[in-house]
Amino acid sequence: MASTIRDVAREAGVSIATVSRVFNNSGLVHEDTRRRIDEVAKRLRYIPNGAARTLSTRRTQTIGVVLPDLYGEFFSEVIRGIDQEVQRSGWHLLVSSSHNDRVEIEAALRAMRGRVDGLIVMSPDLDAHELAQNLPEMLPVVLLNCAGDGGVYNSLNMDNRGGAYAVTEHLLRHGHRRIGLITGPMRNHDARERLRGAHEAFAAAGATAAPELEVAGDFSERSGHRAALELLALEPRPTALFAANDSMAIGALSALREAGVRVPEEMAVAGFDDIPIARYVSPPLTTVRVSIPELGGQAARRLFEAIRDTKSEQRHELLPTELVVRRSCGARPGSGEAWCAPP
Amino acid sequence: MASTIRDVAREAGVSIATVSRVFNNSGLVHEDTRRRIDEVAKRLRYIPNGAARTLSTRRTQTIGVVLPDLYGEFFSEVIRGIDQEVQRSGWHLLVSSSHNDRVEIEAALRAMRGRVDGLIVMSPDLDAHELAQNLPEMLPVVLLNCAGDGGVYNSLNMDNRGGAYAVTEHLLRHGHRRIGLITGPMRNHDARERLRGAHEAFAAAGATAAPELEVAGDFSERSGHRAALELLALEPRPTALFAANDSMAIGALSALREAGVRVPEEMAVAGFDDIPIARYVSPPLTTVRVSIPELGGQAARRLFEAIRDTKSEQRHELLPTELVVRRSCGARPGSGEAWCAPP
DNA sequence: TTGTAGGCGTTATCAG
DNA sequence: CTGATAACGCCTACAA
Repeated sequence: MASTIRDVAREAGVSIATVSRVFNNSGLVHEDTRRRIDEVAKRLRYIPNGAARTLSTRRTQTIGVVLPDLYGEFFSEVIRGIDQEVQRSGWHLLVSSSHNDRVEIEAALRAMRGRVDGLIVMSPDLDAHELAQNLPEMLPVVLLNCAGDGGVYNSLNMDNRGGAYAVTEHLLRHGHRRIGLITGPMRNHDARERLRGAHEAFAAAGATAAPELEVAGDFSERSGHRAALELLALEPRPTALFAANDSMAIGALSALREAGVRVPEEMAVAGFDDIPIARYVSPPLTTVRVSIPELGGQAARRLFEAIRDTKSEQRHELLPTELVVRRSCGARPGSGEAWCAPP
Repeated sequence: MASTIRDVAREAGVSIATVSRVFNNSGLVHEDTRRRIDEVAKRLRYIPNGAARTLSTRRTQTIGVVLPDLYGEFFSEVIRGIDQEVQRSGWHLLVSSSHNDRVEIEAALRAMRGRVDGLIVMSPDLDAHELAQNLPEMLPVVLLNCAGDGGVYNSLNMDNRGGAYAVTEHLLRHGHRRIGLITGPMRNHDARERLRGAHEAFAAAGATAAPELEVAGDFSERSGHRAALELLALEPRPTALFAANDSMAIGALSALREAGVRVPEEMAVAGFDDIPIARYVSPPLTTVRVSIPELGGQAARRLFEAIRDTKSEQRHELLPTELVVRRSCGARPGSGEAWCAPP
């Protein structure tokens, strides 16, 4: 049996109220008494019971994270960023992931009720408003990379449009006119925004998007592979490929290699995310960098603010991205406006 | 304010005890009363308060996971496996990750106290016994991929030795005698075991390990790149490279490409883990597959058993691995004894 | 089949 | 500075 506040009080010859004060640095306690209590507590290995504390204070010191079924390293890195902030504050992290549809997300949300002081929700396939009814009332929430601008909730998105715009503009500037787009699944918000960014770059350059040059993938290597073959069969063939994430770009690279198409001489290729492997494939991949841990960290910090100050205004923030030019797009890395990855 | 059991009781014209019975399917309740209570509860959106429940039952319905700072997708996939099992049982997952040393792990362990009914701990750099004193007493624990056999705790490891043995034997059988080993960090248990498996294969083939053919990496692409260059400079040069994980193998591939060394003609290459990209690099990577989600899932199932039956014997289990032959090692995929990945 | 009442371990409010 | 004591919301004998 773990010892309770009562054991400590008895052993130290004080009331439980005083022990409580010591453990919460609340109220004044005589230095001697404090020392005595500290000592007894250590000897008895006393640790306050979290449940009792929660029951009495209505605070859990825990934040909840609800995530969809994420592909690749995204999940790890988001959690890494969140966890770091959370630990720094001595809080805890309740995680629920791998939700594939709205029903599951809603169930997860319900399950979090009463167990967390705030929520980070990520559901790139769902509109924020659809979640509204199911979010526990009065609970601070940060929407991470959700569709919409977050509406009445705090929201944080990475700048998908800006990043896609930058890559596309880069390709256009280097003379490419027929650019094949390997898109993500259209129900996914990131995928839609990245496509939109590309379209805007086309428009700004006076070019127009050709529907036959857009092939949908699902963010997996395999789908990138397949899409590249499809685009390769077109007549005339595109001279550049922009995949909505690096995994698909890498799948495309492997397809091009098998087809004997040289990159970047015969076909420029670019991706999105700058996953670690991107610089180690052949040729190294031009892409858009976004710091996922930072995305998580910023979400956590925002949530803490919202918890601390419940009346604070909702905020909608955008995490900037960065074009990373490597060899796969044919431009000389380091040339022009683009940022160049260290070797 | 969320409604309490008392609100439901009043509204339904019964005592709180009866409402409690309904929500715990315990004791007999008249069908009519049950229906009435269910209905009222739904209308009031009543959800039992977890803290109160925990306080009175001493059960949290939560399992804790303590993980080190994991590289790449490993973390995601382990959690995916655990989370799936946990959700299936309607339990919760308290996560604490990114711990770099013993002090941090111990702090995390302490913080879990009283908040979880069981613990999955992963710390490939630490010996199980070192953790012993810091584990909350009497709490069911499963050690995941920890050094040692787990000792007095349940343990689950992937068959690192067996996998490494299989790759190495495969290379030896195809005529390679000078095999360069790119090892993981030696403080890491997986890394040590994989090296040991390779050594055992050497021994079984009557070959001996040459120290100059072993270069230490840290599981990152970059370190694999560097190690490959180092091995390439040897005279005579090795004819094959076995990296202790795929990331390093991919780094090595990029180094070989830059050096103009053809794979597999001039140098066979193999990795370990079978990460998704492994089959999309050039040439596709021969490696060892291990299902990480399954590793997590099995750990969770074992933990649930241990929680259900506190007196159950501690068990030490091994998750099998599987050799995946692709082009990078020069053997014809599908030939011989090896398992061949579908296209 | 249902109700009563004590207890789970803390915090917080009031008196002293 | 310190001590009683009433919540907090729920579970569970024990009674009825």
